[in-house]
Amino acid sequence: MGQPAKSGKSKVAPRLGRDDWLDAAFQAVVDHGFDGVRVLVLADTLGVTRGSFYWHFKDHAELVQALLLRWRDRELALNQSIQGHSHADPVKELEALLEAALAHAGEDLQNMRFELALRGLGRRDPAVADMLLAVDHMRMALFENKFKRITPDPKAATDLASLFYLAIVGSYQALSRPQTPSATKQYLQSIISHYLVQQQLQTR
Amino acid sequence: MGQPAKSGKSKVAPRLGRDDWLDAAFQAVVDHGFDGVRVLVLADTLGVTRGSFYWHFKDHAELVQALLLRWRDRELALNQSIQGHSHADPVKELEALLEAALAHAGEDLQNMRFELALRGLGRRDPAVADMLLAVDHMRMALFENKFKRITPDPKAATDLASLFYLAIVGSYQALSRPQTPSATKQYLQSIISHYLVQQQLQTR
DNA sequence: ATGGCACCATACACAAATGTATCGATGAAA
DNA sequence: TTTCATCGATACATTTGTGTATGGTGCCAT
Repeated sequence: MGQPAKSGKSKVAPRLGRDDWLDAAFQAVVDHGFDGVRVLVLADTLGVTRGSFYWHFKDHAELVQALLLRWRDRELALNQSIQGHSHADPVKELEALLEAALAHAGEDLQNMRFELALRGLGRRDPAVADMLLAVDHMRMALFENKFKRITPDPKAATDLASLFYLAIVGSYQALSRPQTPSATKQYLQSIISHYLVQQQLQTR
Repeated sequence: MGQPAKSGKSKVAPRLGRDDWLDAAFQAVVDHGFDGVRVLVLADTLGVTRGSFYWHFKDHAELVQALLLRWRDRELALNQSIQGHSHADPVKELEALLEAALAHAGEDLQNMRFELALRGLGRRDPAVADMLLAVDHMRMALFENKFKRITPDPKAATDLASLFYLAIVGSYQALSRPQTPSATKQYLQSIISHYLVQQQLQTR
């Protein structure tokens, strides 16, 4: 952690650090999946040769490992910060959560594409699968907490949380072209409204 | 299926056909994704050399293309056959559709894993993306038709169909370990019941 | 039996990717 | 200025994969 100064984007000083390689690897995953993370290609896009890479990393495997850990840590931090935001209106909270979950994939599609590639990797690598499982449970607990505050039925809250979270994950995948994240958000909110109206009718 | 399994090490003349290579390629996709479809490896598992492959196929690309078309055709046929099943009770129909959609992934996980790998490919290949888009719309129309028969609100039907279909696709991805397809089916049905009860309360 | 065809093996050329070893350049501290 | 750790280039060895050209073998009909 002692890299003193890595100058920005000046052409005269390409002098790279470990994070530069990780960023390039991230972009490669976004564009071509984990199988597209080639040391040669990364070196080319960074404007150096592989001699640099094998100074910063022992292995190709070490690069991937570091990339995975960085993703997990950031995801954990994001979750922590979201748990902090707690307002009065539980419905507003839920909508804000939806907003965040879809914007996370909406504005820059990078994160969305990375996560999908990651899930692809998780299907072959049990360690990655475990990591994803933990993150999934963490995020779903967030949904469940919100739903528990807008419905008295605890089982309904769990089911709805599962349904919504899986639908969001599914929306990353299917119907990619016309089904923009904002459109997805609209009908998820529509479902909530619908549900809430009926909820009121029932408890009346 | 077509040719019976000559798996393993049957010493008798293997004598392969085009479908045998396609089956092996399918399995390779299931196990290692589309990037894992290597002619050398397939030849090895089939007990022959690549000389065989380049007799049946012009190219590595032709193999993949044929695999894609076979999947699409089977998917179309499956859809046709499901549209035939039309009983009296619309709720039973919907539950049967859920059953089919999840069993398609449940009993043999093969199809599920293949489809996920296919969606991974679709993110890099526009032609594959188009194919998936068509299949998605086809399947979602099925859901929409069912929902239109159990609710008077057409917009709610569309939204619910989207939600359910995306949740199913999402369930292919996330929570893979404890979240078995049957568990997913259970809470999807639970949501339907919940919804129907409230529907009755509302229209009363 | 004997062509001929369908199917497969063998051998070769080539390309892409990893990893290792070694040397060169560069900047900052002594 | 000299020294030295840091960072990168170059060259080499090895593996894995594609594609092509050509030869070999069993089976079926004439």
